[in-house]
Amino acid sequence: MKDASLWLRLDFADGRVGPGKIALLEAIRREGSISAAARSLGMSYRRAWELVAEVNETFSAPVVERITGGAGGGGARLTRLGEALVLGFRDIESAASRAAAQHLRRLAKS
Amino acid sequence: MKDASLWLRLDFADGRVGPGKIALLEAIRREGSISAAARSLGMSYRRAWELVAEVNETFSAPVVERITGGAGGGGARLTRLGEALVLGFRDIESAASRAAAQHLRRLAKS
DNA sequence: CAGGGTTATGTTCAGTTGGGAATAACGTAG
DNA sequence: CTACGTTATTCCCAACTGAACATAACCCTG
Repeated sequence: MKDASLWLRLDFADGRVGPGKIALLEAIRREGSISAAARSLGMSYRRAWELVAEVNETFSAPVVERITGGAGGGGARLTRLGEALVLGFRDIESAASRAAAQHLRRLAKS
Repeated sequence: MKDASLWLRLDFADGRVGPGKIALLEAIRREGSISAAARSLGMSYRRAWELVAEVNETFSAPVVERITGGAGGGGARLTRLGEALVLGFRDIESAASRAAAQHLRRLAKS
């Protein structure tokens, strides 16, 4: 048995957020639009749009702000809450991995 | 936004183990057979059997030992590795939750 | 040597999931 | 007022998932 990695998800009352949605949010922040983010991740625009809709409905305030029409056709960007969510998730992820590391190593020796 | 809970899964080279399979292993340990464990969890025997097969193939040694035929028709029980896997997972889970607790509270205030 | 409860598998079916394509709406730049 | 790239949404379809049902195979007990 090789080494194991940790995969985690946050369960809120109205939805769940895991590495997939977080990666999408990061891609949106980086690319400036849902469609560019989807392309960047090799994901269909439809799928990306659905994920954004889900994560937006998970919280009382929107996580991704969308702009329709305009200069480049529009775009999307993270709200303050969206930034906090991404940072918080990555923090939790690394804290959990650090806390689990020794257990994982011990388990990996079995 | 209410409080959030942590959900985690261990990714090994040849398979993944999350709360579902761990709960099944615990039920098998408690009930003494795959079918009784499945009933106890309201799961189909077919499904439980598949999960056991998966988790067994995830490691080089079996996690669940099966006995076909015999007194009560047979049964199943955890191997030493199975016990270690259950204990290890629960340890990792609580360590991760503990490590993430403050981050979760901070995020929950957003 | 038949009974019984379990392991071990196959088959079928409904529901879900995600992809792909198509189309409308949008609004600023030119 | 046209062009453009994006958001927003619908429809159809393939793949996957798990449930439900149906049998073998197994082997100790009585």
